[in-house]
Amino acid sequence: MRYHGRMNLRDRKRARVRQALVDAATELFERDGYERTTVADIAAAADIGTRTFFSYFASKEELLFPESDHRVQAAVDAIAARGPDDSPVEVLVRALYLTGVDNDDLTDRLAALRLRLIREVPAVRGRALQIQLDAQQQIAAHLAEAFPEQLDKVRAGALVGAFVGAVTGAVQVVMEDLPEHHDPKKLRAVVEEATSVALEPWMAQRGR
Amino acid sequence: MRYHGRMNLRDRKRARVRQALVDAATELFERDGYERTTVADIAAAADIGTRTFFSYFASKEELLFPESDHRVQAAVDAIAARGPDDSPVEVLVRALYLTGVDNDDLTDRLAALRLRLIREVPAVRGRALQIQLDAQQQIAAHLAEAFPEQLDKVRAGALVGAFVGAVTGAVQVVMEDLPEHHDPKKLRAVVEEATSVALEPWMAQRGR
DNA sequence: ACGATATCTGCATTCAGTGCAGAAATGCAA
DNA sequence: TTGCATTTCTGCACTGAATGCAGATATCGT
Repeated sequence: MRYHGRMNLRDRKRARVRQALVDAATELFERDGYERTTVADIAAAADIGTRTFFSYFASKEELLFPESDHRVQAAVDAIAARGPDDSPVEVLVRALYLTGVDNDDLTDRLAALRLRLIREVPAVRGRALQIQLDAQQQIAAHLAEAFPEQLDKVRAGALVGAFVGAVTGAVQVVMEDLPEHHDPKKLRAVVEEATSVALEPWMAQRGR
Repeated sequence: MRYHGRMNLRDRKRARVRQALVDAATELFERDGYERTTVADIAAAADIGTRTFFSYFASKEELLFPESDHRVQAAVDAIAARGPDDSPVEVLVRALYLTGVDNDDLTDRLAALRLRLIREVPAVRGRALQIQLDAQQQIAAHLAEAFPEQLDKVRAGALVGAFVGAVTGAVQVVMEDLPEHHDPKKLRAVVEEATSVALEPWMAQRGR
């Protein structure tokens, strides 16, 4: 899962410290809560200077989204790997399903924590939404490029926005009257159910 | 446009100060930029203590969204005022078109400033997205309530999310291309295109 | 081993935001 | 109007995120 393979000592060290920061933060956020954990605490737990923290992550929130580029890249790859007869909608569905949109691998600890903090901490939610919008834009750009005759840039933006918006809107609803359920299996099932409901109107059209 | 009509002296004064804060901030943000304007500057310009600022607005960003409740309320009212034969989609379109979604009255100064800062300042964008998501949830809840047989809560969330997401996504695209050119006609056309992209799949379901 | 270069770290600083307690203003009743 | 209760304002002290800077440290390539 991690690629410390062939790099500089420098880069390997850096990756190790980075991971240590994420781990430490996960631990501390779970134990003491997001707000009551300071950047200084996290840095100390990973045994680096407080100042140095900010050369790894631009802000405290960033710590919760360590591989956001990675996911976008996966979606972009999925678009690039389209078949000759695929419609934009089909490709988009596949790209977003594979990469999870915002229904993550709910199995791992950080993802679960992140999901909880997105609900509870405004600053985290704000950052998550920014990242989402950013990802949308990139995906839309690639989709438009992949289907030049069928989509201009504006329509691509609208289409991707509609998809992601629908899923987000539906998931939001099922999440809010779901208590503190930390059962990841159940959560995942609920999210997937909401996703398929959200995308249902498009699925009917597959033939067009 | 403003209701300083019949109130306590206390409340009138409070409203006046609040407005003074918004005005002062608008002025200062335009002149010096958002980041380089401190809360202390704004408070001083409105002639109140720095500490007091935070009893009017919970944060510096909040200053840029003074009537966000108002807009949601308008949408909710529009839903309540539905006709007997309206479909959910029709009502939603009317509710959001009337109230502007996020294609504001580009006429007034604060709205224009806000739009610019949403693009330029991450913190502001984050807050804007939060407010938007919040509004979506409320509208979806009311829509589901207004059409109990045709929409469950999850589907309502998806529908509203698709609509708002599409418009946001499309507008985003045109905004990044044309730097400052806020041609209202063009924008209107984009919004309509996004609307049709987002809602077309839902139209088939009208009968259901 | 050595110099060039990148990274780390402490220090000082700015600024947003909060809690508190006393001062000031307002509302209300007589 | 006066007096009293309640709300609001304000300064003060404090926390914590984030940034700039400059000197110490570590790594790289040779």
